[in-house]
Amino acid sequence: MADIKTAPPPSFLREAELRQAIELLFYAYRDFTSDPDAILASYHFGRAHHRVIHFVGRNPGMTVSELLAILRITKQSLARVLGQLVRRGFIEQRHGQRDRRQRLLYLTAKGTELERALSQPQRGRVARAFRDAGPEAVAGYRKVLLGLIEPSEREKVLRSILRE
Amino acid sequence: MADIKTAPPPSFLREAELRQAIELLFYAYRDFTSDPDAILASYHFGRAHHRVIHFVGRNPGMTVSELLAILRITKQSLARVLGQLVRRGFIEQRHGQRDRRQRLLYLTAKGTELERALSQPQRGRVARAFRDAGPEAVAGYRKVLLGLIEPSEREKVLRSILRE
DNA sequence: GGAATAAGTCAACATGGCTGACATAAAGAC
DNA sequence: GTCTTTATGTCAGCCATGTTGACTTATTCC
Repeated sequence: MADIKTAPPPSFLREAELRQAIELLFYAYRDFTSDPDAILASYHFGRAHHRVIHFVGRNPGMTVSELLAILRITKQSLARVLGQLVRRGFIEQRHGQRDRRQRLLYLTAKGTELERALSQPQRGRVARAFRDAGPEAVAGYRKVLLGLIEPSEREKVLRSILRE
Repeated sequence: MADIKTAPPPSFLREAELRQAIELLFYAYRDFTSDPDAILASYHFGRAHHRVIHFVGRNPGMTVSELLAILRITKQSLARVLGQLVRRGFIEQRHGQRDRRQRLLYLTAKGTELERALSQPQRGRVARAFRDAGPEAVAGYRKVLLGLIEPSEREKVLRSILRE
């Protein structure tokens, strides 16, 4: 306990660095999410529809409750976009066989096709960024983003993401 | 041109990795942006107000046009939140001296105080993630996020971010 | 058989985007 | 010195997407 002075934070934890990191996240997310807007607009869909299509595509057979937990919205909000997607034939609902109260969600062929079209420019953007940054930078990106996720959610997210 | 076969992409560019990167961005942004919600709600403000306060705080004396370009919204949308912030004394507008048509934007003392309160949990979250991930991961995070930004915007963003 | 759960639905409202039309003041062009 | 352009503000209405609250239906669990 000889040295009671608080050491200054290492440079990568200084306030300016943190602020820069925050702004980078804003700009990257802003540009990343705008990629599919033109396609969505041509279907008269919005970003909310895209999120639903994305997660149902990634988790075929997921329940409505699971989707709600991921999106962090109310079932009334979800009902609007999900209903449109079902009525227009992009998503199909089947009864669970274990639990017939559940409605398991699946993309139809049409839904899968739209999902591919929507994600294509985003995958391209990420691929370019990854290629330019190199594999070590990519590892760092993943590590930091995972650390930004609410700790209590981290396990669940990891399991969901890593499932092939 | 002996080998005409296309080589498989290196593992960090495979489709599954790209998808994981996309989902990480979604989850991290979701949790990151929810931090200041409780504070905002206590002022009857929303995330739109936070964005304005953040960027005016970061760029004192910026013009309305510059703010519009960063936020990518219309002036009518901005007018709603900006008007409230000005009327309630969080942001101050001064005439430009070079160009008196411009309204230069500044946080008031009250605005600065709110900005600190709003950003505090976010800075904490980023600081923890950075500390846990280490400086090399942080460098990678920055590299990749910068690469995700629209190339034509990258210079401008960098200049804006790095300005102290 | 009754309580709890998964999902759906209706209504009303808030936030924060949008377009279009128009006003004002100042700057810049000639 | 007028004319055009630019920076900003404002009104009106619409749309997308979030919220709360109340209620229903079907099914499962105890």
